[in-house]
Amino acid sequence: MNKALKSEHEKLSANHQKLIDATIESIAQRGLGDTTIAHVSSLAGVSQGYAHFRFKSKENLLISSLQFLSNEYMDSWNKIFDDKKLTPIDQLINIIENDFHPRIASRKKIAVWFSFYSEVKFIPAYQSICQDQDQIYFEQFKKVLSDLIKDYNKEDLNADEISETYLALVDGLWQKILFDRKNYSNEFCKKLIYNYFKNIFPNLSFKK
Amino acid sequence: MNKALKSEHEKLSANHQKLIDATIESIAQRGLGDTTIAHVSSLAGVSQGYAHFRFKSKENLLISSLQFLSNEYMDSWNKIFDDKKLTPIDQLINIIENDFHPRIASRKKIAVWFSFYSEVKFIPAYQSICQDQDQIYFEQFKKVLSDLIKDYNKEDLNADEISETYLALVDGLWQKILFDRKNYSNEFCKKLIYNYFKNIFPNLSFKK
Amino acid sequence: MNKALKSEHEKLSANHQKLIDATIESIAQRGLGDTTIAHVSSLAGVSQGYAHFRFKSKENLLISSLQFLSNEYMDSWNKIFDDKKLTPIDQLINIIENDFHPRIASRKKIAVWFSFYSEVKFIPAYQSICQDQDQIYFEQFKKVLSDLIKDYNKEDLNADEISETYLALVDGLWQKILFDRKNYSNEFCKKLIYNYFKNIFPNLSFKK
Amino acid sequence: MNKALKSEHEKLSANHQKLIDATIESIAQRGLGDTTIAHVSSLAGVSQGYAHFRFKSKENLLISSLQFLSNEYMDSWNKIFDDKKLTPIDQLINIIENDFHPRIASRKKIAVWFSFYSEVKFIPAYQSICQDQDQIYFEQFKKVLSDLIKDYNKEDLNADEISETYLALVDGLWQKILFDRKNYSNEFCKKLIYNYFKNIFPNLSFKK
DNA sequence: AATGAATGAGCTTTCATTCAT
DNA sequence: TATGAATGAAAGCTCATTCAT
Repeated sequence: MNKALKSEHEKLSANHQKLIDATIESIAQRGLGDTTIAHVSSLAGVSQGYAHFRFKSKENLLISSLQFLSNEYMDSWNKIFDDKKLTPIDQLINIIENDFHPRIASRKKIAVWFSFYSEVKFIPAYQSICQDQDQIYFEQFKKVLSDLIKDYNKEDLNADEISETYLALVDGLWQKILFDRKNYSNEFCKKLIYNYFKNIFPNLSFKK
Repeated sequence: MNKALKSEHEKLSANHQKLIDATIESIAQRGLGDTTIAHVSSLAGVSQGYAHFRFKSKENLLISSLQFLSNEYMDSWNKIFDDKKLTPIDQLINIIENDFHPRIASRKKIAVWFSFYSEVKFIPAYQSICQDQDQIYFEQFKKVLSDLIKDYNKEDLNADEISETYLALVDGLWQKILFDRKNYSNEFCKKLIYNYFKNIFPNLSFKK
Repeated sequence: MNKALKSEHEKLSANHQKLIDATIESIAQRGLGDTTIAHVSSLAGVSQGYAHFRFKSKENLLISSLQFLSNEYMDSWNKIFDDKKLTPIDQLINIIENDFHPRIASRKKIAVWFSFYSEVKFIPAYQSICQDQDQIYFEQFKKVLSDLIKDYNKEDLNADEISETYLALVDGLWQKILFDRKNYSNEFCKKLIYNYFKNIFPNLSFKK
Repeated sequence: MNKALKSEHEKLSANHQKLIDATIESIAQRGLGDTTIAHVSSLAGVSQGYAHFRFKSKENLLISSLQFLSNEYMDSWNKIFDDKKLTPIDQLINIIENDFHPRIASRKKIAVWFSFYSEVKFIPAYQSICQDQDQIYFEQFKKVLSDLIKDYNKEDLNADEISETYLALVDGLWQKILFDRKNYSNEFCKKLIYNYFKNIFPNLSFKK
């Protein structure tokens, strides 16, 4: 790829990304119901026609925004397992830290996730984008937990159920962050999660 | 009130409730964004003009529907505390049973709750219905938990944090029910919740 | 139907018909390409939204206009055969007179017919509306012609082929009327048609 | 013109013709209304920008395409009169054979002609291409017919009216081909035309 | 009390056209 | 010569709302 082509491509990607960022921004600012192509385009600094030209339809722009968040999350998740030498306990800590990292669990981004949860018509789109990934996260989380259970001789614990509980808890806490109730800082969420695991593994230290 | 007037009033109320039921049905079927007065009226079997005449505006119909759901939940919640002789442990059990009772935690109603949740930040009326109530539930739940902690001499437990965790967990599990992932029957959800509390109160029996 | 309801219905039909008339008018005035809902609504004196409310889509409004013309033609055609005592020659004359009657073969209405001929996407719609009718016209015309052939002992003539020729000729002449070339008055068209039949039935008098 | 320039010019012409062919293809496939520069360019295998660069405007591309069809027909027509020794009867036969030759009277090209026909009234450029040519064909056809009438001593026949009838009949039959009604093969059309002339000139042989 | 025809503001979408490269 | 990203005007369409009945 020569320089001119590369710069061309970067410009292309830039506007594509600008529109996705603007969509996320708009959903967070005014909700899905009042998010219009006109507003998104204006936020992105491109013409309304261009947004359509680029994404074919409003629905596709929304779905692309979900896809972006999904990819972003997947990347951050995979990074955790890049380091093969991590102990199960450190893996667990890294997962929790990642799930409530401001880049992942910002109100802006959570707003988009919940927009997809809130409109039944998006459920098929959500499933086609996230279902397989969600299954992978579940399996990998269960693996971490199983290792931890083995390491600490707590074989009476059910890795499956604890994993389900953790994943549900993350979603529930994200929702509290979105609603912006008192105390629901990301730090507070992590504290609740750590407390949950401290109860399960009383002898474990979750010091980072 | 004479008989004629009463029957008149009942008819009035009947149409009122028909429209609210139809609104909930519509939101569950097609989402908030695609819920139109035309569709709701048609589901309710009344004219579009009448829906307006009765609720003044679409927003007011939506608010009334949310209020209805909120009242329904509140009624079921309050019933738990009607019996003054219940022990804290039975109160906790009743809360959990109620939160995952099919009448409360049906996919239809969960879909509607999530629809409103996602707009809560932008519509003050939703905020006062959802969040103010949430605060009340939080306080009452914390009271139950505090009693439990005291009864079982577990004063090192933090009622505040456990309450937050419980409420987050309920929302997280409701979402799993909505998205219909494997295993997420209401019974399975309750099992996860009970496991959570068994870990916190190891000596406690959660037999109903 | 009481008076109020009837007047209501007439008003309804009136606007429906106004829009169809306006569509025909617009196609004749500016062609299919420049016929917009905005212009049609304005011609009809109703709002743009109403045109959509009434006809669901632009395409459906266009198709409804074709349907109207098709019905109108069918009615005029059927009237010819109401009188059971007509001789074949009078039936033939009546068919020709009808096909070039100003109410049927006006440039305004021909413009609509040709709009449907001109857009391949309308061919399915045309066929579903007109195909069966066209077959009926063909059969009935052939019957008239067969009677005529029998009456005048011209059994060597092929009723089938003459009927096809007649129907093609009508369409071809309608097109000439539409293009408004010199001499193509409806009277001139009829003269050409009569000449065609005089050649086939030299001893026949086509005096009305 | 040197070799390089010539090849350059051929490439230029090639793209020019590709776009015209694609335009005709597109109109036949989806109609004039749904023919877009984007689709035409894509069919032609060139960029959208290039189509504009080459034809300045969409209207000009359409006009050029109509002009191409018109020239093609004119060329085929003129070839008939190249041979100065043809008898009038052979000229007539050649005209008929040409008008229903598959290269001229294919459904694809008929569809395109009808698309332009329907807009002829509104676009002066179409008018000058279609209607002015039509006048020439009419005059030349009348000349052939007049010669035929003279040769066969049928001076009571009206060359003018027969010519008009023939031209109308061709258009009417083309339309039947377009709509693909039963029996309307090009051969069947020719048979109907020949029958028409056999009736007018009973002693004539139309053997090719 | 209840209807439903009619409105119009505002949305999504389309597409010929432009222009920097 | 040829590209394709980007524009913006104008189209089709939706829908809460109004209002005469």
